[in-house]
Amino acid sequence: MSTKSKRSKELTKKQTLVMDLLKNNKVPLSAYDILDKLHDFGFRAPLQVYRALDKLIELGLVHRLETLNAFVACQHKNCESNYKKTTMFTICEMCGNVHEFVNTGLIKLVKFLENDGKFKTSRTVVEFKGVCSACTE
Amino acid sequence: MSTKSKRSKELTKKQTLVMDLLKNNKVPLSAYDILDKLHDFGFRAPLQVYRALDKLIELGLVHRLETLNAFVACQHKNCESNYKKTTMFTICEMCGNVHEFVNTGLIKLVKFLENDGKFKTSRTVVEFKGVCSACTE
DNA sequence: TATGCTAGGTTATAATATAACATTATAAAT
DNA sequence: ATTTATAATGTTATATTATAACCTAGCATA
Repeated sequence: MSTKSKRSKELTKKQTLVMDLLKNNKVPLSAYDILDKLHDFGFRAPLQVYRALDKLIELGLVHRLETLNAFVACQHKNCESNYKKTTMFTICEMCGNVHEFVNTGLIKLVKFLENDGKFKTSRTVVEFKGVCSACTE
Repeated sequence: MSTKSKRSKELTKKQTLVMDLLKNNKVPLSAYDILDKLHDFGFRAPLQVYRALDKLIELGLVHRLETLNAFVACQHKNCESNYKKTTMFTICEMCGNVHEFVNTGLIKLVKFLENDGKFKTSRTVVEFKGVCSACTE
């Protein structure tokens, strides 16, 4: 048990480097953006980045934006909760900023589909592309 | 006017080939799947496929599934309507089948964000990954 | 010590998508 | 009929994103 809890709480050096980089960036970064920025910290190959990202995503600390092939730090405390599976994003196509939010309607819809025996959802991908309020003015 | 309506109704040969292929496939096809299958019909380079797909997507006849990097024929009459921008998908990770549907809650959410001045959505991407009822049994 | 598990290193390659530039087809306008 | 504008096509090369395969090291515990 000490092992497990240790593993789930403590990130490795490489994982921490990627996490900190994403936390310090408001806009999403691609895996290759990360590779470039962390080259001097020992990242030499894409796989090193993808492996760190896989772990961070599994922990709910990072989300992948499918429409951008890019990654952002979770904007909640953590998405360790079930929200990990039902979080939503607005993505501004002008400034690149991303806002993460939760919507109860989505959660209900997922539950409805499952209770109805129609579909058992393991992960939702919800991304709204458009223009944010700052860029509209 | 005859031009415009003609252009929006009549597909070119290449566009028709791609459209028919997608209509005859229940599961999504990648651009390179399409390239392979249509090689003998004159498709020699990826760009030829992507150009046909771009047009079909613009017309609302085809949708791109972001989590699969693949394409499916629209399952409505056509998504020429606004649904083109707010359609949703379940994607079975066992059998690969895809189901397209519309949800008024999503449409309301998009309108709410816009009326509230928060975000002007031009396109939504909503994909539920999981297991369909047929594969659960 | 042996075993198993997670992480890390490295090279090569697969899979997806676009840039750039030249040519052709089509329909509308003159 | 000729010009013009637009959309479509052809072709080569290249950019971007992601994974396979194989090997090594650290670390916890049976």
